[in-house]
Amino acid sequence: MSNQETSLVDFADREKVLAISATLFREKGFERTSLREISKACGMLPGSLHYRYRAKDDILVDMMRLAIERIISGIVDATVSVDDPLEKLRAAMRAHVNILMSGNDMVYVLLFEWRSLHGTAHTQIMAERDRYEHYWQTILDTLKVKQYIREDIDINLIRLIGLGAVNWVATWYKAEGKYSLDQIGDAIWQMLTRGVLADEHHEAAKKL
Amino acid sequence: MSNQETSLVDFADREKVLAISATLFREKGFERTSLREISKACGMLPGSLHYRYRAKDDILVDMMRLAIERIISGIVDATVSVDDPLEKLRAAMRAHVNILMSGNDMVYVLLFEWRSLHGTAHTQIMAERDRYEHYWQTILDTLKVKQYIREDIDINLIRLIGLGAVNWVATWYKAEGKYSLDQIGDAIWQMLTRGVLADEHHEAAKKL
DNA sequence: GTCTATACTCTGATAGAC
DNA sequence: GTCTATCAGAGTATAGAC
Repeated sequence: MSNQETSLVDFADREKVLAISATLFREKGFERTSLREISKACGMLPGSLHYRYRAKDDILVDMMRLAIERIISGIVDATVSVDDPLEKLRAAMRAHVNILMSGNDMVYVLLFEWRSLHGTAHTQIMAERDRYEHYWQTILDTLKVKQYIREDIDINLIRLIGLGAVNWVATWYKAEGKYSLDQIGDAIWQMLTRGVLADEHHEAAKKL
Repeated sequence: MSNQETSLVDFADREKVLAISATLFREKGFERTSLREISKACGMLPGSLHYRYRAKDDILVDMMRLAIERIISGIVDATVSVDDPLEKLRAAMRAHVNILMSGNDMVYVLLFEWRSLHGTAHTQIMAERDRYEHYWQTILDTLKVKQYIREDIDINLIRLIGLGAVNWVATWYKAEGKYSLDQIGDAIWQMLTRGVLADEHHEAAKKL
């Protein structure tokens, strides 16, 4: 465990190593994946892997750093050109679900394996995760300011609840299932915004 | 690893051992908790712990069995005497959040440590988790049948999304935070049912 | 930069005296 | 039922030849 103030990692096949490790971490979990497995899957020997990362923890930290970059730029790309605030939120949800579930195991690891981080690495990564959540907050802020959202609603709670619904998708989504990722993103968006009640009960519920 | 068809476990201090183990698993994760730690925390030596559970996995499996019993009976207790279907859903959400976050680490372990299960134990526990989700499904079914829920909504998705929001609370809830567990449960319930849009936008959103 | 070989620690699991 | 003592193996990490 060498939690030195981890500086930037730089070597030729960094992304390849991280991508392969991420797949293993996702399938088996960080603790249940050995360095021998990782190096074997990368086509190198443990010594060579050690040349890149002095400690196993460092792989995880570097992976999470990259994952945060990826998810942030993914969401920004998907939303930056959308003007309507409600559609912007929808685009963000779709993008988040898609990035989490298809193509990028690092993001999954970021969201589900943070308990494996020790010491300073933990606080550092958590701070970067906050940076991501902050972007969501700006989207929701706009909705609030433009009075799309009811006065009595705390948008911090919306963010936490919305991200919960969205992240949990990773525990139940099946590629061969009934719904596409976009459909799932839309469903969460719809529920969050419109709710699920039929009109007459929606009116009645306001009085509760 | 002795994943024999694990039969009922029975010894005097079973619950004490499981409760202590659950706290450790919650704090550090299953893999990062050693049998030596567990036995020490239980005030016994590794040999004595081994007398109760032949393998580490067996502790986890037995814990999850008990956790499922607890969460099911907790939700049933909280909802069985509530007649109004919407209030029943609200009571269930409150109960789930409360059980998950206060007093029962086993339930947390059940929800977040299932990836540590191997082989037949995995499928068995998953089957029992389905039993729990099925109870939610009956609550939602009633809402649908009584036409509280719009025709175009799939209640399977509601269940998955709702449970996601509720379970994810475990990753961000702080006891000293702004909201009580009941308030959080209510907020999720409200969002799921009513949505968060202001009235004029709610009307407009129907056309999307 | 990459490999071989290995050091050292800790793990889960066990055997057997009491 | 509980303890002591120990096993075999896996884990991370390292040293040093090439």
